[in-house]
Order: sequence, then C-alpha cells, then structure tokens
Amino acid sequence: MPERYEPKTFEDKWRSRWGEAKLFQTREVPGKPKFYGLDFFPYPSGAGLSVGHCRNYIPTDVICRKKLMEGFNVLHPMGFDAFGLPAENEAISKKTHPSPMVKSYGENYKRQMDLVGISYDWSRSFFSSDPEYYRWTQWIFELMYKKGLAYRRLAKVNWCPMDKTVLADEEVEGGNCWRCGTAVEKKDIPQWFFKITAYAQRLIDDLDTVDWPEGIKNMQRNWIGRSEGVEFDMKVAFENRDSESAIRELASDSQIPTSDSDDFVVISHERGPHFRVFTTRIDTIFGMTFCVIAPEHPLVETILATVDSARKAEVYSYCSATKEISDIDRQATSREKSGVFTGAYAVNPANGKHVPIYVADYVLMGYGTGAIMAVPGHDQRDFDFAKKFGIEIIPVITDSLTSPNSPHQAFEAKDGILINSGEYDGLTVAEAQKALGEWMEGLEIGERIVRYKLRDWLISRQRYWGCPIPVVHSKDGDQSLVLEEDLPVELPDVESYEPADDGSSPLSRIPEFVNVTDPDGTLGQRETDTMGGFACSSWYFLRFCDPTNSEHPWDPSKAEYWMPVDCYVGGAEHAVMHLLYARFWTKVLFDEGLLSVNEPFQRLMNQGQVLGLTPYRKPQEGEKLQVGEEGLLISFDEAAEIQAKIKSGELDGDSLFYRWARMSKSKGNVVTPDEMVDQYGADALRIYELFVAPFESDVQWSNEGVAGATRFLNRVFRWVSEVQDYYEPNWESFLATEEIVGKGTGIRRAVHRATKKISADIDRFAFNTYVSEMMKCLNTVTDSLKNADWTDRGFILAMSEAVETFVLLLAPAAPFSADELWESIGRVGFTLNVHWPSHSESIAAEDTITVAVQVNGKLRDTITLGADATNEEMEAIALASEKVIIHTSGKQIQKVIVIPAKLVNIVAQ
RNA sequence: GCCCAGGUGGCGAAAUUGGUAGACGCGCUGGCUUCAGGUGCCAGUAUCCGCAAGGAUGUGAAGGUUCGAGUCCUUUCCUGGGCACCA
Repeated sequence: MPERYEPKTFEDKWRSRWGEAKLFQTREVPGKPKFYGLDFFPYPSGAGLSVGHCRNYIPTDVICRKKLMEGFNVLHPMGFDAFGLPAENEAISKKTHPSPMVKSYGENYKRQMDLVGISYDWSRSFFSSDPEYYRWTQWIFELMYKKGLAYRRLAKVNWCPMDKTVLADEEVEGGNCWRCGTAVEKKDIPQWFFKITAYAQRLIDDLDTVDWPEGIKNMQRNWIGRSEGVEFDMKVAFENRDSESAIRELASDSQIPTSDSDDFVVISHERGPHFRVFTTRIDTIFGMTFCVIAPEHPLVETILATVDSARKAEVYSYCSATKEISDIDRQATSREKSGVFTGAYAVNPANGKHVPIYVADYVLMGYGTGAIMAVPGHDQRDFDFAKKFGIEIIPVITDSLTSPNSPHQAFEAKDGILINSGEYDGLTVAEAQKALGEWMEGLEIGERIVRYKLRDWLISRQRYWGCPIPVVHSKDGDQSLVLEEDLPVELPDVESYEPADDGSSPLSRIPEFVNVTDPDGTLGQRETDTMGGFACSSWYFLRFCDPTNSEHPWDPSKAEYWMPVDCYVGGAEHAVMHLLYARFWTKVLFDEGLLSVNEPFQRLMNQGQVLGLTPYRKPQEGEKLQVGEEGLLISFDEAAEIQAKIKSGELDGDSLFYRWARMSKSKGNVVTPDEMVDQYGADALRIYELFVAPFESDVQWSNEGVAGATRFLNRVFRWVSEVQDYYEPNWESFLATEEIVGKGTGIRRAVHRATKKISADIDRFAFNTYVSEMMKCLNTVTDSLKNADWTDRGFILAMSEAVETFVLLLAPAAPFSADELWESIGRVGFTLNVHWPSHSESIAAEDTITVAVQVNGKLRDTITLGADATNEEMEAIALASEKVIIHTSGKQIQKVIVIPAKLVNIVAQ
C-alpha cells in the first residue's frame, strides 16, 4: 500500500474492473426507489471536453453515486445531440461528412468521460442522428401534425445569411444569430412551425410546480410574456367633409352615419373605418391625447385614401422609409422618436374626445394590434413622442408622493388615484381597470384579454444535417404525412450537402430523395427542410427510459417508472430554448396519454462556468476589431513575446491585457481533463472541481488548486497506510458492545459528524462544503495519530471505523481512490455496492459546549461547559467571568439573555 | 427602463432557525527535514494600536428593528446575467 496518492498506479485498473463488472449498468430492482439523474444532452464538438464540461458532469456523478449507495435504482445516461448546425458547420470547414465526424467526436467524449470516472450507463447511449432515434422524432412530429400543433405557413422569418438558414425567435440574440453572431435578415418563406403558443398559459402555470432556479423560471415567464389588458375599438374621424365621399367609395356599405360632432364626420365602427388597440393601462384612457399606428398597419391605406396629396406623400414616404431600417435599429430604445400625423382622428370611447392618429415606428405591427392609445402622462415612450410633436400631456393618475405634472418624464405608477377621469375620479388604478373593462364589455366595444409575447416555434431549417420532416407535398398543393410504417424518412447519404444562398434546402437538390410515389400512386415531392436541432433534444430524456425499443418511442410503463428526471444539470444558457421546448413536448405527450408526467424535469440545477485566462492584444493601426471587443485575441506564445517586449521597453504596458473568458477552442484558453488527469489524476481533478467554489458560481481556472486537491488525497493515503497494520475489520460488531473512552471518542465524533454533514451537503448541492468537511475530518483523525497508542483497543476500533467510513464518504467524489483504499484495507468489491454510511446523533454530539459570553452584544469571553449545562449554570458561570466583571464594573446589569448551549449576553448600563 | 443573481481577508470561500464572522483550501511568512526542491511536516496569517496581555475596527454604503444583524426592513451604490419602443 503506497503512502502517497499515485493515481497512475491504479486508475486504469479500476476503470477496466468497473467496465468488466458492468458496474454502471442501470438496475431496475423491484421495491427500490428510483432516481433519474441527467446532464444536458451535449453536442460532441471536435474540441473535446474541457474542465468546464466536467463542472457539469462531476457533481451529477456525485449525486448519482451517492443515490446508488443509498439503495436507489439509478438511471444516469448520456448520449449525443449530434444533429444540427454546429456539427454541420464543423464538418464543412473540415471538408468531411458530419455523420462519421460526430461519431468519432462522440467516441472521444465518451473516452474523456470514462477518464474522469463518470458513472454513465453507456448501454443506453445513442446519437440523435441515429435513424433508430430520429425515426421517433419524426413520429412525434406526425403526432403534433395530427393534433394541429405542427403547421406550415408563409412567414416573415429570421434568416441568417452566414448559416444560410432560418432561425427560431429564441435563436436570435439582440438581432444576431446565436451561433455565428451575424445580423439576421427578414425573409418571406413558407416554414414549419410548432404551435407552442397554444401551451403558453400552461407553460407559465406549471413553473410553480417544479424545483428550478428562480432566475430560470423568471426568464421563461418573461419570454412567454403574459400581459393582461383591454382590447377595444376606436372610431376614426376625419378632418373635413371632402373625405366623406372618399370613404363612401371605400366602404362596401354606402350608408354613412350622421355626424355626432360639428367639426367631424364620424364613421360608425360597425360600418366604416375603425381600429382596435390593446392596452394594459385602460385606467389611463382619459389621459389619451393621441393614437399611434404602426407603419405597416392596414388602416394607413384607408386613411391615405381620404387625405390631401401633400399629406399622403408625407405619410407614404415615412412608411416606406421605415421599411429600410433594420429591426435591430428600429427597436433600439435610444433612438429618438419619429412619426407623422395621418390627418385622421380617433374617438376616445370614454369621453368622446377626438385625438390625432400618428404613424410611428415605435409601434410594432407584430405585437398586440399594431395600434396603441397614447397616454404621454403615464408612458415614457408616449411622453417622449408628445414632447417632440408638441402634443398635450394630461395627468390622470396621482400619487401623494409624486408630482403628476413632472415635466421631464412620464409617471408610470401602477398604484395611485385617478384624476381628470370624469366619473372614475377617486378610484384606484386597480379599481378603475376593473370598472372600465366591465364598462367596455357591457357596451361591446372592447374586452379584457390576455396576450403573450411568445410566438410559435419555427422548426424548419434549410440545412442538410438534421432530422427530415416526414411530409410529402402532392402536385395539387396538398401535403400529407409519410405513413408511420415507412418511418424513418432517412437522411440520404450524399457527398455534397452545403447550404444554398437562395434559401433552398440541400435536400432539394437530390431527386432520388425528393421524388416519391404516394401510396395511391400519385407523384409527390418530399419536404426538403429538416428540423432544427432543438426538436431532437426535446424528448431524448424519454428515450433513455427505454432506448432500444423498436416498436414504440418508449414503453409507457418504463417512462412512468423513471420520469420525471429527478435532477437535471446543465448550463443556464438554455433557459428559453431547450428547457422551454422540452416542457412543451412533454405536455403534448402527456395530453396524448403517452406520459404520466406533465413536467419533464422536477429539479433543475445550473452549474457555474469555468473561465480560462485569455490574452488579448491592443490593435495596431489599421487593424480592425470585432464588434464588442476591446482587443484582439492572441495565443499565449504571442502574449509571451509581447510581454518580453514590454519588459525591454519596446512596447508599452497597455498593449497587452488578459481577461477571463468562457473556455473555447477559438480563444485558445481550453484546459482539458486529459492534461489534468495526466498531471494530477482524475480524483484530484474531481475533488478540485467540487471544492473550488459553490456549484452555481463561475470559477477562474487555476492549476494550483488542483495541486491542493492532490495534497489532500496524499494525506488520505498516508493516513490509511498508517492505520492499515492495526486495522480491525470487525470494528462494527466490537463497537456495538464495547464502550469507547479516551481518544477514540473524539475520532468517532468527527466521523459521525462528517457523515451527517456530508449526507446533507450532497443533497443540497453543496459540494464545496462536502469536500471541506472531508478535509476537516481528516485533520481531526490525523491529529489524533500523533502520539498514537496502538495498544489502546478503543482507539484502534475508532480508527478502523474512521478509515472505513471515510473511504465510503470519499467514494462519490474520488471513486478511483476510494476503491483502491477499500481494497487496501482488505475489502472486496466496489465502494459503489456498499451501503452509504449512517451516523448516530449521540456519537456525533459534543460532550462539551463552548459558550460565548457577551457584554452588551460584544464578545468578552468564551467558557467551556459540559454539554448538559443548564441555563442557570451558564448564566452563573458567565457572570463570574473575570472579563465580564471588568466590563460591567460601574454598570448596572439590566438583564441576562441565555441561548441554550450557545451564548450568554449580559446587558449592562 | 424592467426582471433575476451577487458584493465577506492577498485569493477561492464558510457561516441549517438572527446568537463566538472568516471554517476549509490557495497564497504568503518563519521554522524543521533534505545534497537539493515546484516534497513532507510544524507554527503564524482580517485590519489598526501594542513587546505582550489586551483594546478598537470590521461582511459595498447610509439608516432602521433587536439584548444581539453578514443574515430581517428601508434607501442607495457597484458587478454579473437575462429581457427590452411588447403598448
């Protein structure tokens, strides 16, 4: 038995023994509780795993290993999200085919995961690009189609000119493609959508039933964007009677109602022009001093037909100018408001007032009705617009603390009292919203409704490397599903699969794929778009329950047993993509009776990122920077050169700087588990990753810390080897009858305390304190090794218990070392098959307590008492303390507060 | 602008319900072991004053509640993340 941690002498041995024993194979032993621990489905990149990935996989592994030891049936699978853009782009750049490429990358991932000792059941693994898997992705698509939840329509969609495909709304970040950062364009193409909007409310409501980080839940709520408000009709009025004839021509019904005002011709809203607006602040309706419609709003055409040619030209040029501005620019909040008066007026239904209708690009056609009532007194955007165009600002909500007439900004208070609002004066905002909503509903000019920002999920991609959409288009324009028995529609194996600039799919260039004969003999053409990668990852966790089923996507009884995922671990970057889609699919499958759960992931945890040190160089003259960058990424070699030049005075110190950045191959800051395992060992890497910071915090990687973990493991090995010769394997039965006195009690106390603390820490994802408790426990037991009396029987028994328990507590974090140590004390088999240690409260309890003694809340003394000391004893001894007497001299003791076993506070004045 | 998550030594951090702030580790300092050390062991390490005993200060800032606040309340500043002319 070595006195040091020498991982190279035993890691390979245990890796192969675990494999031979099929140690990680999922067991479904009847009568045991189940635990499903899952990591996010990774895309196997050519760069391989970094220590950042390990920060995801190691904690999940710790949890799963502990659950196994606690007697659970554990499902801990891993597979690969192989379809999709990143794989295809990587294959194109390497001039290879994605299929063999992702397989070899997946193999490399598996090798690295095994290297680190992650306990995955590889017998359940698959790639999302396997036909046996995507067959069922297509099957679920067909289910969606039959339920009316998958449909195709012409839509203005986000087009990435670099990746040459459309993107879902969730894949656009600040107007740019989430993968390549290119500005997206708008394009009109017929596209496939999933009707996720039908589930908007349930996707919000059921967030209350899952144990997820509050931040992720909020991001989903914001993304779905529920808002409650009132949608109502407004009549349009025109400036002069000349317009009336124009309207008469426009209206299908020539009967023009009479005017209800001397100055205006008013068209009834049933017959003539009218428009609807949506507002969340119906309570401010008396403050409406204008209306705004989006430049794309159909009402613009109607109004233009009625106005003089000069105004017509002005409005028309504004609307066409808007089309030239990109969405990103148009939606920049910093932009100054622009717009133009249309010549028409809207009639406020609440007070009959006529307010001008403007066209302005700050109102978007894509949300609500594309038209708003503008209340500059209580909406900052309307306020800015009113200021610029000199429109009246009427305050209608007041708050005793804030001036409603503030000239610099709108008063957007959500609570307050109504003023200037006729019969509604004096009501609160909430009361007025209810009253006005009911009033409008009574008159049938409006109704209270709920709106969502969420839009349907666009899944078509004009790319090769994805799951084919199992649809055939017939010549007459009909579309039909591929028969279930003909699934999967296999992706053809072709050499050339590059995307096309015109938005056509590469599959459309393959006649053998496109042209098919329908069962009824007619000629049809296959759909050539493929599904975006997120479709494939929306159900993989279900397939893991029954991965080799060739008759069904899964056996419902198996899904019922394993689902939901008890603990799902991955990065926060998927908050509104994968995590929303997977919830949606789960709900659809639940509604179909295929699942017994409504939510797929009961508990979600987001690990922090691992950041690598990244050198940058300030640009020299003529060099261009990427958008948002302050310097140019350089290699560490280049950084070293520049540093030498700075030292010699050739360059100034500002020309180089370092930054912590997410590890990526392109940044050259990746630290791989391979190099860490080689240098320090897998267990040292695991211990360090667990210990370095709280699970959810980002960490700045340093190799020095790994060396610290090695030191800890060294000390563990030295301790066990020292105890080894005296180790009593039957300590448990002896301890049951023999009473331990002296040094042994302290050892036992430390071990039982550690067992208690560690069991709780792992459950609450506090892996850093798990490791620190191991270190503390080790410090205690090795301290008692000094002047050890190996003739003391109690000491030997306690030490034997300590070694064995410690090794088991260590097992989830450092499984290689644990099994090696286990063997070295003569035990047979694997720690994973041994039951997790339990603790005794009475042994863990201290026999003395340290009482803090305060005078007026300041610590003045600490005293040690027997654990059974009463409050009265604590008080008496505290009052007798010399330091207390000094600090209370000349003062009157007002009262004494005693917290049992903790503290005495003497209040003196 | 809105919504989250955070601010604790030189550094990573700890502190179940309000009850001895800084556990555990890294780094650093001194000592021992060593031909040597990127080894191991021992001691020290929040700040300020002091030889020491001891004292004062101290969890971003300012108030408040309390016998007692890192923890609860109010205001505010800063950092990171997300959303954003969404009516």
